[in-house]
Amino acid sequence: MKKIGTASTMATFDRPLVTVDVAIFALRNDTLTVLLVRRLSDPQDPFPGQWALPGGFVDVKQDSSLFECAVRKLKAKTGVTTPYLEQLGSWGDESRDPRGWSATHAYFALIQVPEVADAETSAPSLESQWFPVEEALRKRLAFDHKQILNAAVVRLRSKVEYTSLPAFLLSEPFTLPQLQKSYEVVLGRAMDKSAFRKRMLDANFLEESGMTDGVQGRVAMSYRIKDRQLATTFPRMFKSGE
Amino acid sequence: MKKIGTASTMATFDRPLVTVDVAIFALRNDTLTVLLVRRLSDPQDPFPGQWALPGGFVDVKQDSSLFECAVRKLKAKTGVTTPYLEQLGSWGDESRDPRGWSATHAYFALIQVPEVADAETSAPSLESQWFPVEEALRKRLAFDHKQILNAAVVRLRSKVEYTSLPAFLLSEPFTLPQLQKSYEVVLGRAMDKSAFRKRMLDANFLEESGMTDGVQGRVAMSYRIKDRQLATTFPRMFKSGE
DNA sequence: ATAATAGTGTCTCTCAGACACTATTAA
DNA sequence: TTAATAGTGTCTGAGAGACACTATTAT
Repeated sequence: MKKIGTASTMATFDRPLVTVDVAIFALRNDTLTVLLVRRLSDPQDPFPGQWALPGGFVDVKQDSSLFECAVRKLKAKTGVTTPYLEQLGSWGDESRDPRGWSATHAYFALIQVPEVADAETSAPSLESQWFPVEEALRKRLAFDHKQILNAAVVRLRSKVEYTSLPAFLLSEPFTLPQLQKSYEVVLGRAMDKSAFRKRMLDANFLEESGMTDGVQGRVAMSYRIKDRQLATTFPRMFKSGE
Repeated sequence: MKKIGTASTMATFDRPLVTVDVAIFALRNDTLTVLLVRRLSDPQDPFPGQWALPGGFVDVKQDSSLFECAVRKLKAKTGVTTPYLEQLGSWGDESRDPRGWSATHAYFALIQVPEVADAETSAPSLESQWFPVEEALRKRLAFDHKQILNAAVVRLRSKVEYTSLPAFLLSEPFTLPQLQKSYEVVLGRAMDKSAFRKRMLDANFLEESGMTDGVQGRVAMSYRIKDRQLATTFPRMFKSGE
């Protein structure tokens, strides 16, 4: 029987590096985009100058928990403080970081950003930039971030089939046509309007929020999410099979 | 802009403790049970003598990855080497371990154990023992293991509503009535035989494996899981709503 | 009136659940 | 023959998808 918790196994030089990374998604110009940051070009750092998911070391002085650490990193990059933030999983092994055995706790966040007409003005800074997810997945990313980003996209698309997640990508209030568009953008396929509306209204997670002043065409009812703390699960998936 | 990866943030004394814990489930006497281990009674250790989930520090010398670490801990406690093993999530904060900031990577495993008639002979050792999940959840557990165990049970019960997970709790080959019993035990409710059989066979994740020699009553067709690497997802949940 | 957008009604198909029915085995 | 267990058939209802339809707005 192996003894655990002894002084030797607790030695600090045995401890893995611990990081938190966040895949932050937003809709921009009817496209699902993810925020990437450029790593420092200092050749002392691993993967200098490469694109990576926002993240970094857990600061045991500053972060009271992993979740708070993820919130801090999200806020630092986007200013957003009340996002949809879900734990994605952890990746840890001896080779993912050249500095040594490391484990990262990955989260994914859904936020709302204002639409922009000009793609050039859309970069929050020189070091961080929004990319369409398909484009981001084609890039070479630092560490195992391509794998993590891919897992985030798979998880997001999979949950979109049976949850209300795309609602968190919209600023409130929003209309049902806008919500449908959000689903269609994330899933990359068109959906039937009638079935979509029945499903959303029957799920009863929205509350009415007055009429929009239509820019063109008929004015629409607008809605807010009743409980922003949790995503609603539908009784069936959109497409059966898988 | 905070610089990451500098010598100061990499200092080993800043690193959290890193552990892996595994909630190991098995069916025993028509009950869903979970394996708990008793912590050392050495008062130097945290939570001496209390029940806990099997787990412990990641050994950077021995474990090439978090997953391998979980496999190692599972094998050490049960001898099982090819289980269903899924990452559950991570829990990390400044207060869960009295020794300091710590983060644990939790997994849950579904294994098959031989049925035993006498509950007393069922303890693998003095330090580890199978408990019905409801009983385990009523215990006082070390660290935040009650929270983790609860998350594991919630996740398991939730996934059972739309996946083939309970098949991994049975030794192969098994019959459809046995599989139905497995679902009923995990979910704690009876299911309709006809609907159940249609669902399982339509999902096409089982292959026939000859007839059982019935102890009593009609002999039954027995089945094996086609691909033990992955759980099948059904197009609908068992009960709609949630 | 027309274009554009919002929203509804109707039909069909699939599948879960209820439940009564038949089939095969041992004693 | 009876008890016990395995397995099937039939009906109903909920909800997804297809698609044609109506409703409301600006120009």
